[in-house]
Amino acid sequence: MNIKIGLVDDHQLFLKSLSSLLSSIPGFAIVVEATHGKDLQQKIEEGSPLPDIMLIDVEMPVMNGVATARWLHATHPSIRLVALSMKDNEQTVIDMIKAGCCSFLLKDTHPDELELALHEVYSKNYYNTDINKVSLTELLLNDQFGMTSSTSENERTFLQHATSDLTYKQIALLMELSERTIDGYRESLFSKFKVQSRTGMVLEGIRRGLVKI
Amino acid sequence: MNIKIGLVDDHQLFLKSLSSLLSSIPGFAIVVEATHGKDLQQKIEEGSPLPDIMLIDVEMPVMNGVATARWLHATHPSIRLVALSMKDNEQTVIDMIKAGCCSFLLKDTHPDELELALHEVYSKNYYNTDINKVSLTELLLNDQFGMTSSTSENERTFLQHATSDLTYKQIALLMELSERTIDGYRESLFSKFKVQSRTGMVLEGIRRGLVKI
DNA sequence: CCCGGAAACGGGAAAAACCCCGTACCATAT
DNA sequence: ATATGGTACGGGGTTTTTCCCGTTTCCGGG
Repeated sequence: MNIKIGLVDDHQLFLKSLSSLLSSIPGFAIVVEATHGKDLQQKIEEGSPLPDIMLIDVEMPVMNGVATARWLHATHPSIRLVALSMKDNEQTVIDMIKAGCCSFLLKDTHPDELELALHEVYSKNYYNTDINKVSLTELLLNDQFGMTSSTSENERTFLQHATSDLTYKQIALLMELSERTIDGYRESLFSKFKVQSRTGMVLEGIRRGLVKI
Repeated sequence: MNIKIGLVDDHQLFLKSLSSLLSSIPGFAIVVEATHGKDLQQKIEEGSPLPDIMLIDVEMPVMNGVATARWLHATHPSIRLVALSMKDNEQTVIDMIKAGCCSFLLKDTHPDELELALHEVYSKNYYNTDINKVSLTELLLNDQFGMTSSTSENERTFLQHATSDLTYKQIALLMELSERTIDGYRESLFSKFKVQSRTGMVLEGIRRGLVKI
């Protein structure tokens, strides 16, 4: 009996390539492919076959990896989720694990390791690479003590505007808010991100995937 | 006779997957794979078979896409070069085209388009997607009027340090230079990037791939 | 040898960013 | 009804950034 695999990745070329690669390995069968979370939702609601393991890209438009993982974990808890990402940013790892993923793999891992990971996940329900094996529990511990501070809608739109060459005054005009209010968002994000400069804030926003550049 | 393809991409999974995908299409044969420019140089100097078309990822460690394309174009001008990238940032497109690439494809293009592109490049020596077809000549024209202003070694290390939460004073201490000198680098990059804030400078540095985050 | 252009450096002023102090409003909980 | 917490806002002060005005040093070309 083949292990049924599902793929979600916005990069068509990667999606189809990985599909081709996995199909060529005996013991695996691709049963569903999607380019983002909403696409996957639709396909599954239309009666697409359910996989044993779903490989989920973290960075996606429309509906990102975290939201997709959360939805899948809630509606189809029997499917094992594996996160796939370019960068191994701490917060992203935490978010995906918390969203229900039992493994986190980088896109530059060797195919052999992916194969191993899929088998482990299928039989043991988890798989950690050497890289984050040590720090993973530590990360989750840190996370308990309020490391995850969610950002508000307003803070995120401010952050998006701040990720530019504009001054705060110009941003205040754009958002039709007082400069003081803007300053409040800035201060709030500074403490949440543990930074003390606009540059640091913007970079952290990029790392957490809260803004697009 | 199969079209011989070479691949350079730092993401092992993507590299192997794409290799698998292309191998499965009749008419194509993968003759060389590498994870970055230096790796490719080594393999070719050790007598690896030369491809007809080389697919080059833009974002890579050790030796990036631009440097790799330039080197290949200089040493093996008969190989057609095709750039592969996640983002279609204007400057990157210009740089890759100037480095000798005859096509620029996004990683989320459909495999069918990749196949078409490879055939076109093989027979006609060029291929443009609909997206950048219109603007490409325009981009190259703009570029002639001094849009490309190269950055110095010192400016790039300063830029890397500026891509952080540090103040200029701290950067001056780090680089063991006067604050005024740092200010000179800043001013120089501001005019080259056409920005008026540190945030804008850092973002442009990221867009041009001059710094890693 | 002198000259021009670049890179490193310096002083100082204006603007922006940063960081305190506070008030007012509004919804919700006790 | 009063308390609490979150959001929008304001005054005003310090630090950092930005942008002027320069000088010195070095280095290759006429």
